[in-house]
Amino acid sequence: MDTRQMRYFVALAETLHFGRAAARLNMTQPPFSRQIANLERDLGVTLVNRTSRQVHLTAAGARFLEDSRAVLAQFEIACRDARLVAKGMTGELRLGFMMHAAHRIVPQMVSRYGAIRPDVRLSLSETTPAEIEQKLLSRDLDAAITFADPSNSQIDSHTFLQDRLCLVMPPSHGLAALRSVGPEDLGQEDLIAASAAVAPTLRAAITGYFAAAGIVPRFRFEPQLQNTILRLVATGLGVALVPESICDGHMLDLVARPLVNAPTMEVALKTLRGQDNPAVAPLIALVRSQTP
Amino acid sequence: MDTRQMRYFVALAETLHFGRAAARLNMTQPPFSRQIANLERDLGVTLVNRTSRQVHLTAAGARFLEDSRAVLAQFEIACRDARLVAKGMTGELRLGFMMHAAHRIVPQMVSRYGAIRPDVRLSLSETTPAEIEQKLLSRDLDAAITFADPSNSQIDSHTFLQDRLCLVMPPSHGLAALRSVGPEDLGQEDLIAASAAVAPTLRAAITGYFAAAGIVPRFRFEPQLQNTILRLVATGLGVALVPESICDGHMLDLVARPLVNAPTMEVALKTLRGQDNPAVAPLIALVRSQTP
DNA sequence: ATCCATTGATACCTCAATTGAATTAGTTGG
DNA sequence: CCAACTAATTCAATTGAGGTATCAATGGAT
Repeated sequence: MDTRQMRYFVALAETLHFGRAAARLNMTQPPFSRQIANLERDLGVTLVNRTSRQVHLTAAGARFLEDSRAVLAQFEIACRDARLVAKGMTGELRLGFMMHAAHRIVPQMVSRYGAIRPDVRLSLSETTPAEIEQKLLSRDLDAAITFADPSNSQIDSHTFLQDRLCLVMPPSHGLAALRSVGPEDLGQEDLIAASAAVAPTLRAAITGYFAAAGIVPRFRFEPQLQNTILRLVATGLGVALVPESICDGHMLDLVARPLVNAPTMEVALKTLRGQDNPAVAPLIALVRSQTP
Repeated sequence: MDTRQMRYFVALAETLHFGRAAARLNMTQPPFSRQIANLERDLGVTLVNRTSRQVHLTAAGARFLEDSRAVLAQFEIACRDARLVAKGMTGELRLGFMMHAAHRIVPQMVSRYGAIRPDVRLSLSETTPAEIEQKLLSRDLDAAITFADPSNSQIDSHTFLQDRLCLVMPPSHGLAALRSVGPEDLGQEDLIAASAAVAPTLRAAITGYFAAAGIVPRFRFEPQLQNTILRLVATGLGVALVPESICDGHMLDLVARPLVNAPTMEVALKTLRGQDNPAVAPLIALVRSQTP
């Protein structure tokens, strides 16, 4: 039993005439009659009552006609959607990103991507840099925004932003009076930063910055999420070195100051090499076009 | 392209292994591989990426899997429902009836039928006796309740009620004082009755009742619907001879009186001979069981 | 009542599509 | 480099879908 027999039956129900229904399907009447008979046999149900003069649907036939039309329509939709997804015109793109990107990078990217692929649903998932690689490899993500650290050779990386680190602190903090800050100003400060396990590249950049100046930094708290860091700083529990891109917009209870010889973090869009979601290509093209 | 290939594809997507998917379908791997290839060719879309080591779905494949499951489920539902309708356990029964039956007969019948066939939707349509026969013949109705007048030989009739005529009038009417009323009491009254075109049998019974007593009745208004007749009587525009079954319940502004030698109307359930809606049989059994 | 036209069913044939068995080709891991 | 595993390919056999010719039943016309 198959959709072909459903198509035959719909033709018969619409013409109520075996000969004309067969003609509409570009076939002759005998095999057409046999297919209808097979359908009825498989269902175990009489769908049409036929005399040699007239054909009419039984109650079961009328119901089956409605249902068949629905099934056939859904069948067509399934085929059409598969083609659209293959062309990347619809479907889903699972984009992961570290929290640093949530402030400015992701909103901007989502807005631009939505303009060129309005029918692709963007599934956004915040995650830590450490998790991103494994989720790309396990195909749980189609693409991800993270720091451009060297990664698995199976992963393509497209750097598109140089993000300088800056210092954030509460407005009342003594260092807020300075125009810019160097590592030597921070030797006595409580620092708040994500642990190396969560954001290895960022952590390495921070420790490297201090090490170059011969300063031993004092790390006080190690939250996982960037947002928590900002909240702790605002509460006066310490200061933090964060990428400039998150200092955008209204940070009412925080001030940022540039660092002398500020280390820069490269931000990249990463994808699994050989990934086959056609919705990804335009996203790569997008970041390529804005590469510094 | 057919549901068979969809079934194959779903098996492949669930096992991600050509050999095991084929085995699950009780077939060997080569023809199975070819069917998947055919499906992809017909769709023009790559659904799975295969290396000799692993198989995984493309984005289009993932979408097509979801859609295919939906299509196949709906397909099964269509088949199941056709079988259920054929057994009369579900579906629709289009029951027509004259307005006289709306007061007591139809509510009672609907309630009893609903108890034995809860999943059959009853489509109820009020109509005039004159229309009922043609709607049965044109298969616009599965069954109908009307007077048991002789009808087309294609129509089966099951009489199940003897409905005596009685007189209705406003409470203030002079005849309301009588225990029972004869034709001779009504010679000077304004009568309200449906025309012969609308309800021939009832009209014939009324005129016959007067003719037998040598009285020439005075028909004043001829509405189509029974309800209108009662409303006109209540307003004091005349009196009417109506079947007893409509005098049930609360007729606040009307009184009914028996007629001497009251004519009786036979009420019947009619169906088209050879009609094939299995939901009808239990309805016929129902009225059979309450035949006087 | 008889004949004829119409319509769906049946018998038989042909051919294409599907299947299965055997084999090949390409990867991966040791 | 070999062994294993897996999907693709080849080819013969079978299934089944469609076509032609024909039959049987029904309803209308004469």
